[in-house]
Amino acid sequence: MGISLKDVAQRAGVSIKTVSNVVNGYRHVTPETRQRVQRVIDELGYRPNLTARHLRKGRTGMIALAVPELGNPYFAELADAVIEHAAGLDYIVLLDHTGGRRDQEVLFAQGFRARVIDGLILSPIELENEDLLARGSDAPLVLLGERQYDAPYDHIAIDNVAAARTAAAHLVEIGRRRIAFIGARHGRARATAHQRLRGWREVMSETGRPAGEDLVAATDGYTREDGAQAMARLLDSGIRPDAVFCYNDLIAVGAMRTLAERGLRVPDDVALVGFDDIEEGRYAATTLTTVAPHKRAIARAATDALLERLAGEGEIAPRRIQPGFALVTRESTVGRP
Amino acid sequence: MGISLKDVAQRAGVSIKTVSNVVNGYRHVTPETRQRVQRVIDELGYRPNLTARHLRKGRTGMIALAVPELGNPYFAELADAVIEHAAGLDYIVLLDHTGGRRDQEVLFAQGFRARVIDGLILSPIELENEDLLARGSDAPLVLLGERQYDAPYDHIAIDNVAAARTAAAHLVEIGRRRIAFIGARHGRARATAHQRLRGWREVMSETGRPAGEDLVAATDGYTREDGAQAMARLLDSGIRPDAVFCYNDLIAVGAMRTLAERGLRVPDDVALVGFDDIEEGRYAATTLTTVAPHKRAIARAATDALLERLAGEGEIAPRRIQPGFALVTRESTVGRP
DNA sequence: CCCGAGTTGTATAACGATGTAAAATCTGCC
DNA sequence: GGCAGATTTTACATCGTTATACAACTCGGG
Repeated sequence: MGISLKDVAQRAGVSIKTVSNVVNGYRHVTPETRQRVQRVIDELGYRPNLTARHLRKGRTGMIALAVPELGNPYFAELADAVIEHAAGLDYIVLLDHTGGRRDQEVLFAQGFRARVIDGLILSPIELENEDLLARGSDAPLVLLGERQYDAPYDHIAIDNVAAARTAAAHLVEIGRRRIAFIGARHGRARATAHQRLRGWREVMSETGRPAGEDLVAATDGYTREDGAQAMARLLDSGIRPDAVFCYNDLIAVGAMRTLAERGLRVPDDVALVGFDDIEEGRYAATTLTTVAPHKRAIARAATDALLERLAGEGEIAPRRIQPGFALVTRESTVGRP
Repeated sequence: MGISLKDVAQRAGVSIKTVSNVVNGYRHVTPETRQRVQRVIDELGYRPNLTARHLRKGRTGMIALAVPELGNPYFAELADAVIEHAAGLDYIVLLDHTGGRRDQEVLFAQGFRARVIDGLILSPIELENEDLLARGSDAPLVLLGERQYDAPYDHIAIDNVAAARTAAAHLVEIGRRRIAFIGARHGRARATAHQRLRGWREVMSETGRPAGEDLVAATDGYTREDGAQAMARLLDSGIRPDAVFCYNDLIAVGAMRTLAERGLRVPDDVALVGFDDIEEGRYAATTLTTVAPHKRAIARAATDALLERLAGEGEIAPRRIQPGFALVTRESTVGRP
């Protein structure tokens, strides 16, 4: 098939290893030898066979990034950032999606593709702590996102309670009183949404706002459709919130759509805050106020943490890294200037 | 590191090759031998080392999909579909983005990662015909998307002229007279946008609508931002179209945003048609009429064409495959029911 | 002129799998 | 029992690379 070290070696009249040395920039090679070999390399257009290199080295130079959905712009944008950053460090990123289903997440954590990748960045939704503890694979794993686990793995996530508090506080600040929450998750104490819900609850109670269960809408997933349906249910049940804090921007977009259908104005009748700062929110007919996690910082932290573990011989204690976030106020809360 | 055939062979008291035979389902193995080996495999949790297998076989079992931007939902959704379909055929998909820059596209076409992947599905934007003809790599290549080339590669694309005609005809049908086009591309006869522009021109002239250059807005890229700016330029130049056909949904979303800012109503003042049928358009405050290419069919056709070439010994003549499309009418042209 | 230290280059053995060809074993039948 | 013919199993080479260990060469100093 391709041109191998052997071909180059033969043509240049040196041993295979010498060519390898030139390719790898090994020090002890005479300038003339190096030049001669290099010329042949260029002539033949030699390119190292990564498969063979990886077999020999026991590393593949690939890491996987498994997110719930690529269709969710937040993850697409995050993936972009990870790919970019990893490429700069000579790592290839294999992108995968779990559909947010536990069985898929377990599969990845267990080491699906273990022999193809050196390590994994996983953004779980349904994964349980026990799944992590029962992990068979010993490939480095970095967890991404809001869920909390008691397992010895690096974990990158912004402070979700604080972020949710910021969002809720903003709604209080602009004078809203009946503030709903969309995107809760039934019966999962560790679930992603839990912390954002907690931040909301704290602010509600601190500022004397109602925080009853009737103001909390659970969803199956985190899509626009889920948001639209939840908003509709909320309104149908007779609750008339004057603001909604949504688990993420997609849900907020869905909620906004339902409000438009019902003839309710944003923010005049109902103010909206989302989470993620996806580009879509910046171009909605009513632009979306949102909590913006520092995606680039998250991507960098996750990649660096993983590669550090790949490189590091000694054991490193599992770390918890909290990148920053910022509240971006737009029309869905403060109206058009 | 891991468990190899050798370990299993030793433990089971057979040769390495026999274990390999069991793993690969080779026929001539005694049921008892097979069972004994299988038990040891399960016991030790053996999993084949794909890197080694690939080295030996000369194939990696991976294909790459290179799209302009993962942040563009159309490509994210398409990628989802390709990954899904390829997984069913035991192929792993490596996702990449070119940024729509010619140098990047050339890099991929030339065989960047050639030794890592068996074949490539490329969705080019700026790539020129000469780049393809000068291609060094001999790895199978399938082209995706609207650009047309005279090069011997499979090409998957819907009939863009026909699709554009459908969209334009729809705007005519609802009685619009000054129909603008946003998303043209300066000075590139082969450019992606060219065919959609042509379809628009044809319908305009056939129905006696103006089709002057003042109604055509060029953009640098295909983002929401590009759409917003182009719409603003159009309005600022004194043109007051009563409809706009946008190169894609993202541009349409941007245009819609500008219209909202200027206090113009959709579709009453200006009707809008996009292209791609991204989910975002279904949840905009005013839902977006759009041309919906059959993404799943495209993904399947591209993957199948590539894998067929990978499997096929004999030469196959380059094919041009045209998946279907459909016009989806929503509020941005027909208003709310 | 020889010796040790340092530099440069090579032969060979892995990495973990599969393909080939030959060896070992099992049939059935005379 | 022995032999042809089929079946089952094995030993060994191989894919393209890097690591190891050693051979060859250079150089300065005694």
